[in-house]
Amino acid sequence: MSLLILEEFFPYHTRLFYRQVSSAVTHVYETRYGLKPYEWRTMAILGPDGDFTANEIVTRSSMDKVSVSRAITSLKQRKWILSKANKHDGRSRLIRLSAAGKTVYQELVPLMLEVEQKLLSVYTTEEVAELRRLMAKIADQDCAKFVV
Amino acid sequence: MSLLILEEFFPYHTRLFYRQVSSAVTHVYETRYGLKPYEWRTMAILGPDGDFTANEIVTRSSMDKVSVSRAITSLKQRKWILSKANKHDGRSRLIRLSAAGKTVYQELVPLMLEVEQKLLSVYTTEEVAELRRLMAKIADQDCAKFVV
DNA sequence: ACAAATAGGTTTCAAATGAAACTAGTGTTG
DNA sequence: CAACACTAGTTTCATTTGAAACCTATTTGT
Repeated sequence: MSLLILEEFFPYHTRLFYRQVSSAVTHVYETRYGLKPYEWRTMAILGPDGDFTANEIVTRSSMDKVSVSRAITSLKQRKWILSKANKHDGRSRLIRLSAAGKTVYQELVPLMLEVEQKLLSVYTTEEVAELRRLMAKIADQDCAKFVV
Repeated sequence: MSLLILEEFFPYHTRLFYRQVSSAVTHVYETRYGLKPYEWRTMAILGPDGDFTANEIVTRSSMDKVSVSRAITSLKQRKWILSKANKHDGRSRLIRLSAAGKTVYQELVPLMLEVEQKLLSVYTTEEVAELRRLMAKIADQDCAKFVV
């Protein structure tokens, strides 16, 4: 006769924690610039000087390639990114922020760092370090390890 | 000239951590019983003896009412839950697991607890307590606190 | 050098999601 | 006891999402 109390179930806590963090963050770029999560992350990866292929964005952001492809398409439509041929590989193109995209990036990044600070303000410096360490401990494992 | 390194951004870590936890958990009920997250959570809330309205499930699970409504519909089709009139309120019905639903629950719960244990096995007992405490510290805040 | 296999990106399709509109029962107020 | 506002739950609709199929360029094997 086993019983599972959802309110005590670790994955359930994880979900509530994640939702709080992610909604705080999303709210900023969503309301200010109408950016979707994948678009924001793509811009964040590119940064002011980036010159990356779609594939490099995928690797660095842990997003899937379909989402990155769509983010690139829509950021290109907004003229926030530019792309040029990749002379080393004709299948891909090198992408970077346009001047307009850099302006958005420069306005948005301080706000994103501010919301990060607000989230972390509930912790002491040691707690932040400890929380990061503990999260990494699960995130860095091979997921096969947890298969039941 | 601000710069944001996604790889050091706290919300990004949170997302990787959450994905790992949630994919481990989802994998179990998904592959074994073809349950969707909302269906599993509904069953988890009901438990062997539950007798709840949809609204009570919403409150206890932090899911939204649309998802709960759909989970109830599909669990009813599978005949894993039963519902009866709520004599105190004609708008809602009282829901509980059927005999078949209880069987699934009894098979699934030990597996879910096992995957929870596997996830937590990377930590010491003190680390588990500390991680839960730290996650709750953000999860329990009013989200307005984090608005930028 | 040329077929076959592979890798980078995009498109298609079906499923998941949530906001808002909707239906129906309950409670409140004059 | 109507008229109104409100709550429980469902449906509709538009958006988000990802797996699989797809196209094109590159690499590999012979």
